[in-house]
Amino acid sequence: MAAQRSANQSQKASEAAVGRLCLYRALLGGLEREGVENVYSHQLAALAGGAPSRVRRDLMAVGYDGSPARGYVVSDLLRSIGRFLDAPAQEGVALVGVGNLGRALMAFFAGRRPNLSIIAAFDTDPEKTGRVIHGCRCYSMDALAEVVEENGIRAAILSVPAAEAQGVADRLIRAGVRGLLNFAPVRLRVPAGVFVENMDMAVSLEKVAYFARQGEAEEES
Amino acid sequence: MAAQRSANQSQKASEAAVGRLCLYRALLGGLEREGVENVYSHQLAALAGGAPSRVRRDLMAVGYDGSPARGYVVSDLLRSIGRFLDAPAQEGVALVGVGNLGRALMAFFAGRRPNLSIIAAFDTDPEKTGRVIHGCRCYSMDALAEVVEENGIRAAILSVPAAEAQGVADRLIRAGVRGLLNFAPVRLRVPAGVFVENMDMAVSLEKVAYFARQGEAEEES
DNA sequence: TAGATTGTTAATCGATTAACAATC
DNA sequence: TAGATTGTTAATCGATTAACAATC
Repeated sequence: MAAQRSANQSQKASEAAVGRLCLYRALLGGLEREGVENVYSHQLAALAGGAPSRVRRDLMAVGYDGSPARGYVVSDLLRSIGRFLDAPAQEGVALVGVGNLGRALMAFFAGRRPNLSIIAAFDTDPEKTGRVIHGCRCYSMDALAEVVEENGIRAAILSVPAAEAQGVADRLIRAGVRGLLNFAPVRLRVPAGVFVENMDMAVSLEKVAYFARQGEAEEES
Repeated sequence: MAAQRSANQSQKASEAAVGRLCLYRALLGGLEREGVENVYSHQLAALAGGAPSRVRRDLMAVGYDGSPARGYVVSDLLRSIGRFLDAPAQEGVALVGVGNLGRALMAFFAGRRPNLSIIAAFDTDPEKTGRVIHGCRCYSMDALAEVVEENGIRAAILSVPAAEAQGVADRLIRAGVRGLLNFAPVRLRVPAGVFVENMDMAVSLEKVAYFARQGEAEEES
């Protein structure tokens, strides 16, 4: 999935670096559950797939220093990454499009991260509005601006058909949303300051098929 | 979503370039439906987000030459990209894990690309096996190796819980699969020659939330 | 101490973009 | 012709990695 970024933005951390920090957090969470207390850059690099020096560089960015003797203390490092990545308070996410995929996403994210969870879903279908699905209230599209503004929602998931994606994105942005996770197979046009991460499943499957064929061709040669 | 690649592979086209070609194809398909016959590199670049010279470089790779007078002929270019990206014959894809997400993916991919479609689904739940879901037969996990081998399946989608992903990946690879689209939030260990594209939705949502906050901070400053 | 790892800088690598002669 | 675009090379840019003194 490729991500779009509007011009004229100078982020402190690059998009790739933020992605890696999220991955490190997930890996460190696993280590913590296994009872591992310390970790060295080369161990984390092996798990994440990369060079130890890149891990050290990434971790420097979050402001937590390891020591040559003990490497990094897992619990402290997790806290530091959290301070860097997470909002100070709880953050609500909106989801638009309660179809098959939308409901699957609601199930996937339910209870995963209390500080970053879907707190409102929207759909045009009156059959779906008013219901509570996977612990999340489903509203009519008419309520979008109001609910987004009242809850200070800044991030949204788009699981609507391709034809509707741009219109819905425009409405979300007008209501204050500044980050979109887009599952619709279209490139959204967004103003500067709005971040779009495209989860283009069709493109990804084509890539997998292409490289699967390449891997096979190499084996035969 | 980050992708893993096993070492010692010298692909002709980089992963990013293949992703862009898939995107160009989608955009060109849209143009063709609108009745557009010719397109210039700067037009495609504007739609895809990038520089015209990169588009020209990418298109050179597929072996179709444009002309200074007419740019690229949309229909011919689509054919050339197809020849480059697609398999000569129809390709079947397997999907493992017929949960909420798995069924949503089956619905999403159903009828989208006749030459690259999910032709077999697998699940441990006996309630699901034997059924036909979105036009696709659902098999028991016991039948995995047999069905994959008989149909020459080389690409698979993993929509199983994180804990089961590695085991399922191992089985798929043993049966001949060389490309995986992985929705489970884990990094898979795969041998050289096997391509993994990770659709890490949890990581992506965290990225969106992070950059949404950054975009907002910039507006205030 | 000896050995391994750290933070950090310098070197490397690859990808992106700018530039330009050739072309229509 | 004049003007815009092409294929293609050279220059630029950024990210990754290698290296090393400092540290435990």
